[in-house]
Amino acid sequence: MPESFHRRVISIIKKIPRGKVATYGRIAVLAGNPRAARQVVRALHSSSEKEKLPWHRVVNARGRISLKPGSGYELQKALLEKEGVDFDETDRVDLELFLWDSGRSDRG
DNA sequence: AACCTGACTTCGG
DNA sequence: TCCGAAGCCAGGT
Repeated sequence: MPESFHRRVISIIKKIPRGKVATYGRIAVLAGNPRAARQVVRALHSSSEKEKLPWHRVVNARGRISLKPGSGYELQKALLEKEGVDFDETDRVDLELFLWDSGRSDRG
């Protein structure tokens, strides 16, 4: 039997390389449920701290941080910038540049 | 079980 | 691009 969706999400997020980001929807797809973007959020709340997940590398489909200012927004942005992820003048990330291309090797 | 909520996504204007 | 509405699934009350 396959692992639970939740476990899949945890495993996938832990694989996001430094300096890259992934979207909730992307993670949901990789975990096997394209409609479960919201469940990805639950997984984060459930294990972001205990599993030491790179939660800050997860942004929404528009390449923006979904957290609210004062509620983790600035923290996430700061963590990403420290990894080399650049933000737009409107605090957006260029997904064509920083979206985690799962399946692609670092060589090439 | 019903209702509400959530770090979402897609569609139409 | 921004806004509002609908769709989606699961957990807490």
